[in-house]
Amino acid sequence: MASSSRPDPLTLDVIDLIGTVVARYTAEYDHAAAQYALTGSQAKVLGLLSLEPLPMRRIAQRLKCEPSNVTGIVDRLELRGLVERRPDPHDRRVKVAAATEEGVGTVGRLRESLDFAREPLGRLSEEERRTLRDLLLRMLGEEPGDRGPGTQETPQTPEASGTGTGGH
Amino acid sequence: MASSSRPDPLTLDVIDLIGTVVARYTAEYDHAAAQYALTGSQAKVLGLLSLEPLPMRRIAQRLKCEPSNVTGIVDRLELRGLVERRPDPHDRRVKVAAATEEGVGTVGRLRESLDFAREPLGRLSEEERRTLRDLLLRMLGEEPGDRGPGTQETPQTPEASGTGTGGH
DNA sequence: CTTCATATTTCATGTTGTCAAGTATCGGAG
DNA sequence: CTCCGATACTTGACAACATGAAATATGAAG
Repeated sequence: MASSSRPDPLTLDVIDLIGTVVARYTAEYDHAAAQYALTGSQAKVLGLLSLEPLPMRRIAQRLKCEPSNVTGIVDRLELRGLVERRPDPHDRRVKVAAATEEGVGTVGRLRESLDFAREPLGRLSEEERRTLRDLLLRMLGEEPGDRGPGTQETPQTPEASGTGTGGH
Repeated sequence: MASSSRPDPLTLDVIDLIGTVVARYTAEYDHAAAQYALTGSQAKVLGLLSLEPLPMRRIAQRLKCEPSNVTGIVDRLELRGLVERRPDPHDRRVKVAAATEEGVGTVGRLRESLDFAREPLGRLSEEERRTLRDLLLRMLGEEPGDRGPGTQETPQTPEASGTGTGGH
């Protein structure tokens, strides 16, 4: 809200570029998912569940959406045998969604066809990638420099950990 | 297909980070749009039209979606007086969508409340931002080339030109 | 047991997306 | 000029996604 002090041209350039990266990444992600007849949301959920089973409400938190929405997405994945609902032994209100073997396989294949890795990043040298990584880390607020974990905000649930397919 | 040769850990790190950036950027964008009762798609279209009027089919191309989809989005924007349809004098089949004065104002206010600029990029020094810009440029395939004296602002297909609000 | 909180689902509704028709217009071939 | 195939847009049917309110079942605390 406060100072709308418009940023310098350099910053605008970078924002613009990030916008392009976002568009490109999303398009590739959706395209890869579509090859397996999955929507972006379905692929995202399946990717999460391929790492570990999760209660419905946790999925909603990760997706930043209402739990009632997750019901339908998991319904469709379950209908296709990619995911199953299990009861939680400790709390009978909870239903834990877990990727089936086939679901895990699908995620694996999907991840391989996601070549955002090879194409755009292949143009950078190892050192450049390292530099890029560090800049992105700093931008996101994780100090790689000092002792890491501290860094104020973003208490960060392992949000950014879904190696690959997860972050969408 | 083809060599699934899994990328090195460093590349995976970078992909992961980009995924996080994408998630964060999108979330901020949608949140900012929601403050003006706009959806992401509506904000994107309005952002495009605030730069220049466009025929419906051009909008569809920018959004990478079917033209029939654009009809509805523009309908809703028009209903709220943010956009208007004009005939094209050269081709009576074409309808040109243009942002109204109010639409342009809304985009301006929206852009100011989009603080992806200040918050994350504010953590980087000017030199770091320049480095980041060049790395992103190379990653996206536009060679900043040697001779680029200062900056060569984003030659690029006008794709990534919607300064700020546009690229989503 | 009663009451309040939590986890999930269902329902109503709205936006986005696709695809298949349908209408209007353009442009060129005859 | 008319006919014909493209092109631009809209409409309609339908699926996915998203929200919010209400219903159900369970948990937890008094």
